[in-house]
Amino acid sequence: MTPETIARELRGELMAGVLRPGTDLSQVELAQRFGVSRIPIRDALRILAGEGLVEIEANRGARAISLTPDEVREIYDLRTLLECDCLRRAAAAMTPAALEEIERVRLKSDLDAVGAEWADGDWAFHRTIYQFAGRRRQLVMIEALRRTCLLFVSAYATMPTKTPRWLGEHDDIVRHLRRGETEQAVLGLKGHLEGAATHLLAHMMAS
Amino acid sequence: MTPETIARELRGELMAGVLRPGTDLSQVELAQRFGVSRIPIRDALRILAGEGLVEIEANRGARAISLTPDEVREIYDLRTLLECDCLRRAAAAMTPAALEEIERVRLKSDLDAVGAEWADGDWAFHRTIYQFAGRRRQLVMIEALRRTCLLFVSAYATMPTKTPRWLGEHDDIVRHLRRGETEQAVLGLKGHLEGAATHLLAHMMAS
DNA sequence: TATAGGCGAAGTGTATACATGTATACATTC
DNA sequence: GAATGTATACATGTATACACTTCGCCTATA
Repeated sequence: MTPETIARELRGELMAGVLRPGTDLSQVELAQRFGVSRIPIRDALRILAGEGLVEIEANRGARAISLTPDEVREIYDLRTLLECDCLRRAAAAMTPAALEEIERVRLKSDLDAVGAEWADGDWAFHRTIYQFAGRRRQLVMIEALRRTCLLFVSAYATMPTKTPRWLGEHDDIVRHLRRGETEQAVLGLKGHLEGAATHLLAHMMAS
Repeated sequence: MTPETIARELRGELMAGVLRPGTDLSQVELAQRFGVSRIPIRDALRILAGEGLVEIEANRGARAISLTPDEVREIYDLRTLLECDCLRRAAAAMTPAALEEIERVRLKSDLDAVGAEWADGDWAFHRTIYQFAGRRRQLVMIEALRRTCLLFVSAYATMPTKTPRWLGEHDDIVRHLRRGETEQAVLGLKGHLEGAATHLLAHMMAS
């Protein structure tokens, strides 16, 4: 039960919607639950705070973050900016072998698409493409932004019905990449992200 | 002596080049120096790790980060991406009052330009512009990237000679903003950042 | 009745003590 | 002589105990 293990566990619960946005994360409570003292819990909470999933206020404890619609809008704009740039760089470094791997991951994520693991497959697909850009920090930043959004996607909506359409959009991106139509692929990604943002914002407004 | 205070102090030393990249940050040593136990030191190190200024390895302690030229290149590309977007959004929201404030900060930063506070004035100018974009998270991300770079700017070079030229570039950006020539201003900023990247990379190679 | 002030409980923050892991130097073996 | 095993010193990780802050609740007073 290291702080990293605890952080991973809590991260999973935050992203699965078990711990809803705004929830107070009591040190004593978590310490009892994980069977450790409060010190490793504090470390775990600091790790999550560094990732932006948790807010720590001195003498007042930690709580799961809560976002306003404006912040969600900003995060999706940032993702669009960073992910489209990453896609362009990846497209410039594309090889037949790379395209093959991307297509393999796409098919696999297609199988994962049913059920709660939907988001994992989706991200596996995008990450596989982005990796070929060779931008480690950029990928870390994208991943952090994505996690923050996912917190709310999971909490507010499970998006089961949208799956088929999304997978079609994945297919479009791969097809454009294969043909070397970089800007077409970027447009596809932009629409993909915009659709997610619209969907999430609508759910936030409704609840 | 709260963890936040300690983190701020260490951040300052990291950015001033007192603590060189790669330096080991011993918990006991820092605890003695700040006159506290190791617990708040650990918290401070976690905060800095969250900001990307420090790397923590389990059971092996913390050290000031060290960047490769490739990483510096990536960071400047990210800054260009995020800052140019921020500038465009700010330009779209520009008002006479905003322009006046920007010009006031520019003149003030002109005075600060001599000496070690050069970087503070430079950032004050850019931040003043970016604020009008109303993008809090984006600004935080830019600030984090900028800090990471500054770590190496301070450590490897003090950039005293470049000051006059840089201030001229600031003036150019303001002038284009005033005339509503957004893309010209963006080009100015791009050149500004590219100049800094080139300068820093050259110094890294030389040392 | 409304409000200001002050207990008191609950939770976080920190210091001390102890447990655990890592590195260095030396001894041992092939 | 090189490589591996081992012991010791040192740094980090964690638990317990105590100090401090915060916030709710109660009481006294206008």
